[in-house]
Amino acid sequence: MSPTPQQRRAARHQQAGAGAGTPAARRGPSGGTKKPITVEAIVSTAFGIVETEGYEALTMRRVATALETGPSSLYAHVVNKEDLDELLIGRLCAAIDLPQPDPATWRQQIIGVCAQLRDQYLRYPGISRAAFAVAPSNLDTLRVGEGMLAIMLAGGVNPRAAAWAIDSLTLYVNAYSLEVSLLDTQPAHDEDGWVVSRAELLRRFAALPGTFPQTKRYAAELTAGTGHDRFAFTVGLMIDGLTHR
Amino acid sequence: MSPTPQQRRAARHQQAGAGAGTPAARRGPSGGTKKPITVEAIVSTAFGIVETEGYEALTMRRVATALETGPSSLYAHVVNKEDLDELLIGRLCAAIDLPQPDPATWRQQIIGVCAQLRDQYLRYPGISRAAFAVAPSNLDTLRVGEGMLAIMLAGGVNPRAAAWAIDSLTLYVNAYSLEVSLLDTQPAHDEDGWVVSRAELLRRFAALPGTFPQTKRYAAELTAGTGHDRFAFTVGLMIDGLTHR
DNA sequence: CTGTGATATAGAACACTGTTCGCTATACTG
DNA sequence: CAGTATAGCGAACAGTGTTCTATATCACAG
Repeated sequence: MSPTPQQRRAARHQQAGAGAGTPAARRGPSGGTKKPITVEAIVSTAFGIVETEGYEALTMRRVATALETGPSSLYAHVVNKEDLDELLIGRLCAAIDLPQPDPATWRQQIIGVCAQLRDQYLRYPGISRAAFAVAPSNLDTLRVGEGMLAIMLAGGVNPRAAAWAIDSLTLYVNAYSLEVSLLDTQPAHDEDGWVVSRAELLRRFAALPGTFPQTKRYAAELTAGTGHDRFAFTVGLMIDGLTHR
Repeated sequence: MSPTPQQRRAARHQQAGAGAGTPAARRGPSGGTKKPITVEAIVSTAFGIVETEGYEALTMRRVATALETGPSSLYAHVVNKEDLDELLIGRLCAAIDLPQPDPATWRQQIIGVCAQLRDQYLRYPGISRAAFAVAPSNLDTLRVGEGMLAIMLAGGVNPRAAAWAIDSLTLYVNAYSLEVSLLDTQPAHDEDGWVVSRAELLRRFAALPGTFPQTKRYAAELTAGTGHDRFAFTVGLMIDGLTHR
């Protein structure tokens, strides 16, 4: 008997759902003419959709039609959409490379892991929104946490501070990725729509009333954010604060 | 002629939409028997719904029925749901008290503003999700940014560092509030559902395989998060890192 | 070789969501 | 009093996640 989606999901949270057994490999009404629907196939096509059309476009129906089937067919392999989200985040975290802890370069190692997470998130725009809902007992996300914890402990950081800083860092990486995704998904519909470009934002800051003196004066600094400078700044900020205590 | 919702929204982004004119105060088919629907009424009832049932429950229909009308009636005062979200975040930010910058206590002042934001967000569970989507040209959110910028500049922080740090702080406050809301909205459905209590989380960490040595060893530190300790820790971390450079 | 039961696959439907179209009944203007 | 602008609102559209029920195929027992 192949595991039900519920059991599979439980295993992802260490709840060791009963017997696994053989995959069984039965075929449905379509016979062997079509590829069978598997969890892997669902996750793969889901990633494809998010990569090309963004997380907003990821619906059960969209995945189903991409697999040339109906929405209900997915529910034999996936508990619900939340489960699919968790699978995506899990596979994304599984792709993170965790270096062997090195006390000499632990700061760079942490930054490297954060940058990996960021790049993975940005590769699939908007997917970090799903990361907020993933429970902390998920094995894949826990693996990344374990890796970062090991690096920080090797660096001599106090355990409690390390634990909390990891939490903060992942939270910030999620939020940063989400914001960036939201901004460059909407392609600057200037005409009567918002978001706009940096130049337009500068113009608006300049046009602010007198109650915004600092914002007007330092508009250049406020809007300066080429590339991932802000990201590196903040991560560095937290790590530096971590060492000075 | 009273301003259309589009003009009202434009004004919120300084685009100074044409003539304001008198409110007009016309009455519809229901005559004077019922309170007229206003933007204020919509926002108020929306806040009430979010406060008692969470952001997930905030739908146009829910607001409409609370106002004893149909969904379409709202669209005369609000552009769309995104607009309503922005109104909510705007009013929330407008309630933030910004202290007169004091170079002696600027750190505490920043922490105070962040705590205010956090408490407002947590008072309306899940509403911080809407904050991610609000454009940076919104006047109400800009006001908070201006206040924090003034405080940091008074504290002698480098303008560019201050601008970026404010960005990071607000992003973190949003993310933290969202996570906390998500966690305690779902009231620990232990039986075959996730989330669970701290005790259960500790048990699961203890039951982890040997590939998670640090997580198992420091399970106590990882799960220790009474109250807003983690919040204060992270905000302090960033501010400290800000001063040591 | 035939019958039976398990099971992966679908189709249709339900209860929702945000949003728009077109009508009605009102209140102000000339 | 006539005319018109307009706030309100019912119904409908195109979506969403999810579930119920039926079907078509397979592996296996006899």
